[in-house]
Amino acid sequence: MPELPHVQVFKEYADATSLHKRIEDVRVQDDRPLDGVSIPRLKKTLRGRTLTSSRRHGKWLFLATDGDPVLALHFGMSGQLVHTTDAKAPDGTVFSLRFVDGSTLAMVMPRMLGKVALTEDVEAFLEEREIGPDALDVEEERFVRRVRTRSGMVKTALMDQGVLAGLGNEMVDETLFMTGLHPRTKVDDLSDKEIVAIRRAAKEATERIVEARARREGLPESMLLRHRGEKDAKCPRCKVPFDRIKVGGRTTYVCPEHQGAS
DNA sequence: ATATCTGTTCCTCT
DNA sequence: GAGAGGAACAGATA
Repeated sequence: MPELPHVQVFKEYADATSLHKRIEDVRVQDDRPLDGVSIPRLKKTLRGRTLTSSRRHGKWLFLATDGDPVLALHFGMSGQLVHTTDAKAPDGTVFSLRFVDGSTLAMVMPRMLGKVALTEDVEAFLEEREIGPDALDVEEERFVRRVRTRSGMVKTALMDQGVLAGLGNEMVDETLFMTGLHPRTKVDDLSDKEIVAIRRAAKEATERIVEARARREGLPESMLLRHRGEKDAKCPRCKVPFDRIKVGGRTTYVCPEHQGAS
């Protein structure tokens, strides 16, 4: 799941379940996602600390404690946070934090494609990794300017985390569906007005997804995402089957009726 | 057994 | 150099 809205849900989940709790024990079940941090250092950094705040930027979630380095999490293709009232960690857990109240927060990521890192400086971290401004936290004019740093297909530009952070395959399909634009449209062929509409659509889609707590069944019928993955998915607006094409190497849903031609 | 999948990075070709 | 496509990473699921 993890695109911007999902990570936003994880952030709110972490805040609700784990903020202001002292970490009694840290366990690392699988060290493959650890990026530039050893198991001992991760444990030393977190044990005895209290989670004080969280911040999302794009698809990254940063968890700060009352100690020094900040924990940086990327959920890859399959990651999520799971809080339990006992000490058991689910299958596919990367690491888990046991709090003094006996509850556990686990990063569960079966496919292990995400990242666990530490950083002293979140801004520097984002810069090093060439992560652009958060897609929802950037003002209109800059959003347009960022998209215009690319001249190829609009879907590729929007999925590029260096252009804008947070939009992935599904979010981009949803925003282009909402704005009636074909994913293969060249950025140079878009008006500023159309790019602004994409920004508004991304905000709206995110709100709906967060409201649904990232559950597909909780989404309005009118959204593409509600139908994505169904066998004979039809455009809820035009009632015609979606085209499934490849754009930027990713499966892309397009309504042949209202999303024009490329 | 084969194909697909919400992300990212690296490689090749144009 | 920029853009596009493919492969690889890993594991679950159809």
